Amino acid sequence: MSVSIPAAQPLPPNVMDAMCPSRQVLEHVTSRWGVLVLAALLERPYRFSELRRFIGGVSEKMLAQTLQTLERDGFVHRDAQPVIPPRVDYSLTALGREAAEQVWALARWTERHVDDVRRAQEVYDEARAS
Amino acid sequence: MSVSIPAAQPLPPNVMDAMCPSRQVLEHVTSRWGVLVLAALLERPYRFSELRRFIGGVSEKMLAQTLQTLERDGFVHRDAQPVIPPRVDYSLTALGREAAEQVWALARWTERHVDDVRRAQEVYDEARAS
DNA sequence: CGGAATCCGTGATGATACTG
DNA sequence: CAGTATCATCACGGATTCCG
Repeated sequence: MSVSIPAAQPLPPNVMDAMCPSRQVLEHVTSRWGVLVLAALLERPYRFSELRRFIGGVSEKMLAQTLQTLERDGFVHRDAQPVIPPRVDYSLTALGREAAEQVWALARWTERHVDDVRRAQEVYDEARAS
Repeated sequence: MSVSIPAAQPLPPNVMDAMCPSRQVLEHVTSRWGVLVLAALLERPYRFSELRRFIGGVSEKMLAQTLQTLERDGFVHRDAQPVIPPRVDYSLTALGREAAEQVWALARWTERHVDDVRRAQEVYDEARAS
């Protein structure tokens, strides 16, 4: 005799994701590797392995996944040349360039103020070293 | 006889985190709830539960955690009044306001272009529905 | 070279219950 | 009201292997 289990509705983990599609896009461009990919491509087009070396510390899987997401969103153009060995170039679309500039502006802002933040953190931490 | 295993160095999960402190700050302000908290506080100060209702879908734990992180970074000011029942108001610092404006600019950009992205995604998905 | 597929650990996230 | 503590989960990210 099996017990009838109501099976909690899988549904979206939280409501915002469904309500706010721009949230996903925001998470794509501000994702761990998304920021760095966009920043790199803002400079010039890159090949896959070139990008991997440039960014440093990213696994093949995550780089491929990040690039696919950004390509699907229409931010990155993928140019796969049918040669051997394979050669694939990635570059920004017009839309991607706009996004990259926004993200890059935010990234530069944080870089400029990282010292302010560090000091604030020290004050905060010391105040509760009680 | 046990085999001597070199034991892969635990070390930092990836190099960028250690190399680039601004990455952490960037992740704080662009985190799932960080963006929404900063956006809300850009409008006006909020109390805890008020903020929770306004944002919607955020657990107490995550909201508290997000606010603490942002406070530690010097973006958010926490004003706890010693009354009963407790009343705590959150507002932006000068630094936080700058950060919030940057983040909000990025958020607005994605909102404006979310339709472009949606169309790009449809094209992408259809092209490989092979 | 540029991936795709698989397995797997763990840290982030959320639900619940409790506290001052 | 404004949290903290505890526990369960699950998606993110890494390592490895295989393919065209």
